[in-house]
Amino acid sequence: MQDKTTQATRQAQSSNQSHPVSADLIAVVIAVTDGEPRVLTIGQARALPSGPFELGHRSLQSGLRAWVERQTGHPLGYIEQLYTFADRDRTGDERAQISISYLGLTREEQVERSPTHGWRGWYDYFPWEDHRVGVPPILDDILMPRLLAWADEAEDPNRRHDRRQRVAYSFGLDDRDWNEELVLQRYELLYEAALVAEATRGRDNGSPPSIPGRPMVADHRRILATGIARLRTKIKYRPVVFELMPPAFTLLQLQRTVEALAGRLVHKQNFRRLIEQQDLVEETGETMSDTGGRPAKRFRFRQSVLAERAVAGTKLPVSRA
Amino acid sequence: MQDKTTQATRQAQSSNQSHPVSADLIAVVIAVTDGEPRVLTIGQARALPSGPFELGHRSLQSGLRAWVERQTGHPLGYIEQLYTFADRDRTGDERAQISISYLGLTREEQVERSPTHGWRGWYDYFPWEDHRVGVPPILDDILMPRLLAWADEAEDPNRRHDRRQRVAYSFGLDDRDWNEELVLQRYELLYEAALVAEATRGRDNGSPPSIPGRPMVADHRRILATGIARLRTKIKYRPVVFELMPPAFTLLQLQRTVEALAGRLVHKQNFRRLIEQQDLVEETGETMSDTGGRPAKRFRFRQSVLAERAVAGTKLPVSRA
DNA sequence: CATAATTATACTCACTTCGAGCATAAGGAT
DNA sequence: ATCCTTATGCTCGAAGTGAGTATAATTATG
Repeated sequence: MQDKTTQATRQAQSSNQSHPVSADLIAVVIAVTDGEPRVLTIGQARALPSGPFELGHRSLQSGLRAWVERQTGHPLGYIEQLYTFADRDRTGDERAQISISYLGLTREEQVERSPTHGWRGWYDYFPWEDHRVGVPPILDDILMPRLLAWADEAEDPNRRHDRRQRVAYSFGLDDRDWNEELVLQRYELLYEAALVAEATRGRDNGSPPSIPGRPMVADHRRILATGIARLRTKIKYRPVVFELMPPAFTLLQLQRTVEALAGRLVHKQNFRRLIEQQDLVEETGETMSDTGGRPAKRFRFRQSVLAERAVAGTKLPVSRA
Repeated sequence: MQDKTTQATRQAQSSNQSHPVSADLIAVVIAVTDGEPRVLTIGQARALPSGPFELGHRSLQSGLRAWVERQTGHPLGYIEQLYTFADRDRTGDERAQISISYLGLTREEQVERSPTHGWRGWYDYFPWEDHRVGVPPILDDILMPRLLAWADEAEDPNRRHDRRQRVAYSFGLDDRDWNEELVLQRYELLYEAALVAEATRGRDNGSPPSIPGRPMVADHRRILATGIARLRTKIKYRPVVFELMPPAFTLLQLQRTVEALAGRLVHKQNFRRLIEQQDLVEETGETMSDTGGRPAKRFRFRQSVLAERAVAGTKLPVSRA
């Protein structure tokens, strides 16, 4: 018995006997420019920056930074881990593939252009996610009818009910509100219903009816959906928006950034109240008078809040209008 | 240029050229028995169940389930990913080591005993985290003085201030409230201050002054801290507590479970109000009359809530008393 | 130069949420 | 019968939050 426990302990500590796998690092890097959230891409905007984790890398994070810099020239600031998953159905070799994805946030100014990589508005990939100017027509005209048809396709009545319920929940049907955080759930439903190009790839279904939303390589669009969902959730309880802002900004610029991310509008006065009463920002003293109208005070993020307390984010005072 | 993009795309799709790594799966499996949160351990309660990810595993999750079942005989129910990290300073071979950790929740009844594995109260590992019967004496008597001493040790005054601030924030000094979610931050501070056994392991500092909290192998205690933190956060916005409950329970039993996890007491009447107004449970019709007092109605979790809507969890109506 | 248009900013109001506490109900123990 | 203990119902006040009104300070326009 003593043998057994020590063996278990050793096994828990290191596992050199295990089969080798290869590990890929994948980055979802976000910036907001001109009121549009954008994602850093390579390969004709069809892939996320990524590369294998190598022995030379000091850590997963530094490996990721290295790859993104090598492929796009972009240094990364804030990054956080998204999700790790294993793929078996990749290439035929006898090695499992593990992918570790990260979310990175960077500032507007650092955006630049290039032929090999570039920034792409994330609503190009998820046109049904932008509700800032109302419900996108794509939803009512194309997606909802097809989703409901797909739900009704199921033989089993329980299954049919389950599908309808999931569609209703994810897309805010009936009396339910649209929940901007359910980006991944929506993408997966569309995938399941074969309403995104990635779902029919490899099968010979002929070309499926033209489907909105730019597809990506492998499961990169799913990873992007995961990143967007995480960001939309996180801005509500952590002050991460500021990673995307220039050093000084007006409250409206901040609001527009939040709206771009959330894909919905917020109530202006309440938004200001929220930001101010949480002491997230301080005035720089300057004002901005660009867009015609009363000049706005400029603010900067109070870096000290990060250390001071359990900071909340931007609670998104939603506007139903 | 066309070459460059295709190359980048190919690279993003698969990376067979990458150095092989080995991947370990590590499980933090939690149950609550007799009002105590417990974690499933192996190796004399010094290690978490874990094992290498192998080719035979259909997915990371199924690999994890297989290992936990093999090492402890325990089937897993609910599991979710915690974090992935890379270790270089393990054994000397030229292969990087990646660890993927998971949080698993299981029911009380499935708990059993064995010599090779077992359930251990998680406060054995983190005695400073249990505030149900007031602030643990260990904190005021031992940890806080040492932490503050450690903060003052720093040469650089900025560094000193930073350390003090982190201690104050993580441990709720001054006017700040104790935040039960900061389990990981607290453990890491204690580690940094060399107040946990793991921090001095391998160095020949002689034996450090006796330190509260049972240590674990490698970084398993840190992983456990991550799991506890995740769970304490998650019960507030998702109805995951029910994964830990028997099929039928009284509201007090539910409350005790939440309290066990959170490490703090909640206001009874408000707790009931919260659970009931969210329609999380429904009466079974039976009552329980065991602990002396008016018999309590028994409830069961309404499984349908999971599908119905964006369910909130247990908002923890804290009691300051 | 007066007026309109536009954005900034201050305040009010109704309603909900939430921490606390009081009060009553329904069992068992003595 | 009385007390102790837990269950359960209800109220109150403070704080938070969605919405809307009102005023201020600019630029654009006629």
